[in-house]
Amino acid sequence: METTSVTAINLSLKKAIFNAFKEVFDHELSNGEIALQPTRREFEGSHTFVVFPYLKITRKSPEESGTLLGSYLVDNTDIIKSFNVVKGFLNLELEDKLWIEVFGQIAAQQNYGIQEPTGDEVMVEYSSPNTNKPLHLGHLRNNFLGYSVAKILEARGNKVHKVQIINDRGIHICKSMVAWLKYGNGETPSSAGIKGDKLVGNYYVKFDQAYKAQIAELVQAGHDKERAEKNAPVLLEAQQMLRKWEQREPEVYRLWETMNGWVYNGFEASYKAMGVSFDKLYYESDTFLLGKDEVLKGLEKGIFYKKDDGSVWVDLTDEGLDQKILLRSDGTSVYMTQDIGTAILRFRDFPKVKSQIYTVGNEQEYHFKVLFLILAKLGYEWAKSCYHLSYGMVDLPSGKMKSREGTVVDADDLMQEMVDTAAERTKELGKIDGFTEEQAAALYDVIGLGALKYFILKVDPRKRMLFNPEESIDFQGNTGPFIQYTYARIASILRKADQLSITGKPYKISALHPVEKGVIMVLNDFPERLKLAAQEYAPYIIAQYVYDLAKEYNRFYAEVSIFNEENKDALYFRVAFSKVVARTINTAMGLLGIRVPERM
RNA sequence: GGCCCCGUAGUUCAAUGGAUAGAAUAGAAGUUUCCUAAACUUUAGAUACAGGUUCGAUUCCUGUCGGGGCUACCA
Repeated sequence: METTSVTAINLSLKKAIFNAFKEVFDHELSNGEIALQPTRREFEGSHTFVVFPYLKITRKSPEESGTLLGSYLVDNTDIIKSFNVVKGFLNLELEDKLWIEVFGQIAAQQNYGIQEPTGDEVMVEYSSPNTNKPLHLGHLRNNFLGYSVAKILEARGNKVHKVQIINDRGIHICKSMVAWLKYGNGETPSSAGIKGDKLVGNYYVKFDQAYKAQIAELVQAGHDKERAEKNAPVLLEAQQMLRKWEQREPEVYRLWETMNGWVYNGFEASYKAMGVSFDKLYYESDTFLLGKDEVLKGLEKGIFYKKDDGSVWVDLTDEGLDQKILLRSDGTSVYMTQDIGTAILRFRDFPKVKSQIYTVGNEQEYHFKVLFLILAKLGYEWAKSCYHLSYGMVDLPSGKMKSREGTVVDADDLMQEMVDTAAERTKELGKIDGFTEEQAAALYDVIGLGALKYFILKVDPRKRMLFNPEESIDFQGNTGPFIQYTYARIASILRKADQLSITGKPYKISALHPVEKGVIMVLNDFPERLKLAAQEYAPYIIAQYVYDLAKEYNRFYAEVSIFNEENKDALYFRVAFSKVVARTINTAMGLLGIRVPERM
């Protein structure tokens, strides 16, 4: 159940301000005209009302207007203890009993901030790699982002279908197949002792090398470069293999299945390490024919048109875009054709899905704009609700990752490196006394991946971000391990409290410590931030929240000492308080796909 | 050429049109008889440039300069 306490307070405050305007200035404000914001730390109070926009109504100075409103609120409501006015900012301080009530409500909720199912269904697509190369740093951003967005939407009460489209057909896999037949000598992942995706990726590179060498030869023999690029023998072989594949020639088809199988096994291991999962997989080889049918139907209806050479196009110049090809002159399908088929198939599979979210890099913004327009032209109502969750590239200090220059950061290697670093740091700090080997290994995993996930998710997805592999990711400051550490610290307090048989009873507090209030104000913000994050499909809003909470709590921890404190009320309160913070950190980190350890 | 995104402390990131632009990290100075020092406290440091809109602009508009992306019968 979603908490209503914070919303309830906001509502009654707004209502009180509405009444104040009516009584003091004889003016009825319209709905939505009253906006409250959190008071900045350096001022007294928790809620701030900005009076500048209303000066035309009050016809008094900002200070005078604020003071009149503040006095009315204190005198005529029982929720506001005091107020202060700084320039045009009216800061309101709530009654302590309100905070205590809010705290009690939060404490009573198992999953603070998480909403009951609404019955809505959404689909989130992420990952969707090509099957010719292993996963790299960019895919990590994609997977972490997609998985987290799915969790956030789930927390908002949606039933979420996590899916991906696997680009299993096309010229790229044929290239790897050609190279494997030429140079492979029957090598398999187990015989070579490497992951299947890595093995297939190696042959893709070998193909490229052979291709380049042949082009160079042809150019030296006097051909012009363009023709050499089109007529290099290995390329022709790959193209022939694609045709054979489309005709389902058994030998080619079997090799295709085998090599794709290797890749899938490799990917599966990577996904497991990442901690992400999917509910349903779509394969391009299953959807491209449906896409082709739909394009031909659209052609019949006159939505698309055919050029003299037989290729099929859509004209989007009226929408301010270009013309876009949908079927090649030889009748084969392109990327767009497949995506049309996939989208339609998905809505057939899940008719209750309201909206489909595509987690794909921002270099494909144009592609998705076109895709959604085409789907709308084909008459699909749901096209309007499709959303491209676009994210920026991950740059290296040297610039963009380029496979040609060998600057690609491999996903598996990076994750392993993070776990190794976590192990090193933990051992240095001497924190694993009493751990079994398995427990220690599990802890390194949680910390290393937590650091990596948080590092990536704390950045606004729309922006490109920089990753410097040289400086290994920090474990201090605004990082995943800092938040995990806070959780482990709380868990330690609760163990101690358990020993001393101290249970949490939050209602005995008559006045709140300023630091405690700071933590409660952050706690209170959770439902609002979660709502915002769901709207913007932005995990970084949750990341900011949970960091704020951990930071406030650590300050609290440093300032307040309790276990040698005589005051039993404070003791009870501290324990109850810690439980609530722990629960919230757990929930928020879960939304980011990050686990929290009981000890570290 | 056309379209789109981005320029914030040395560095990596924040800031529904609101107060003195926040954090972290790197730098300087401190804090362990105590429930976890992977912590806490103090300190110095930034909105690319020029206009405009208004009570108020990092945010909205225009232009300049810088960085990136898209604009394939590739996927």
